[in-house]
Amino acid sequence: MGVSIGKPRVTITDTENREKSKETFRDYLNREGLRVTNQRLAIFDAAFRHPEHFTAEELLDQARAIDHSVSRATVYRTLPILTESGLVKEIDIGRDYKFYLASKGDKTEQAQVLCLDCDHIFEIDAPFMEWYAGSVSQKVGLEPEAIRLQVHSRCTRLRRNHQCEHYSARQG
Amino acid sequence: MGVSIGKPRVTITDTENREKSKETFRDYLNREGLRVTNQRLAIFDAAFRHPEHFTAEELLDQARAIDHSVSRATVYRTLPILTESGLVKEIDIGRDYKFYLASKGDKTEQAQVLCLDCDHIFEIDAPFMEWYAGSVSQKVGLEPEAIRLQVHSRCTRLRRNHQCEHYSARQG
DNA sequence: ATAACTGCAAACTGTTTGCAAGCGA
DNA sequence: TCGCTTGCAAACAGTTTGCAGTTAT
Repeated sequence: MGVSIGKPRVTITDTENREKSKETFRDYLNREGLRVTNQRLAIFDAAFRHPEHFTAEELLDQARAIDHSVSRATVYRTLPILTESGLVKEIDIGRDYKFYLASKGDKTEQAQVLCLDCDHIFEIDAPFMEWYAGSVSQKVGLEPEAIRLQVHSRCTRLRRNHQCEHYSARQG
Repeated sequence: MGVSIGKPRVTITDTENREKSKETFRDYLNREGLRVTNQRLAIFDAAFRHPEHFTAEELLDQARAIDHSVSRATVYRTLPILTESGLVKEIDIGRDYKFYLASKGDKTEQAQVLCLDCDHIFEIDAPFMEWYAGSVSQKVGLEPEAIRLQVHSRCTRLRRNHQCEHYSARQG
């Protein structure tokens, strides 16, 4: 897999993934009778160049850097297409805005660990979650369809050293 | 425990719980130098008379039935007091409004199973969750502080019979 | 050609806040 | 009395939507 937890590597597989995903995107648009527009492609590219989680507003900025004509409305109208095609994952961590993440072709369910100190979101493979959700659902006679496990945490390193790589990154 | 999963019973313990909790509320207000007002008490009562999850708007309605003078602003200003005192649990399931639930003195962590068909929220004891969150957090060197496990599910009964008790209840 | 798509700005929704009046300690 | 609390209405933030013009197919 192109990405390990400790040190996200930008390898050739990220570019490959982007190209393959763009093809998927085109196919999806055609299949749904939707048009392939410059704006949609710019938004797609912006999303897949983001190595981490991004907000709608950040996506707008990046997309505009690619195609100046992209508007906020189009970003908001395109995001559902991207999520429904499975290319982008929508992540709601209980803030008043949502986060998004370009899919890296993850097979397993993932949990989010949210650092309350540096605001970083870690995506963690959590294969066990699926089984657990099933067993918990069964208790009330339901069939699981989507799972969401989020752990809000504190960064011990940051508290001790008043610094950690993600915190520093955010502050610029 | 006063409540089991399959059939929530309204027993004497619910009333007892409310009275005990109201004392806790008064104590909390005093300790924090906050005033015991009619509006705050009405909002407290409204919350603890709700047997299930409720929204801020529903709480406002119920509180107004007790004290007509309660305003929306006061409800929104009182909810943080109730959650910070631990008497009411705030639940964010990714809708554009939050849910709240009067605490029944639950000790263990609870997961939510959300029925996408009838909109019902089941609270399920999930003692295992805590351990799991810890192990997942540790992977990235963080210390868990709060956990959130939500399973979005489909009601098999409803799909088969086009009916289930919670769905019927919602439709009135 | 024509229906899908776009940008703009206004609308929307749940929640928060500034202010002057009210009221608990 | 004092200042915490209140109701009101306006503000707020992220997102959605109506519309008239644009563009992919």
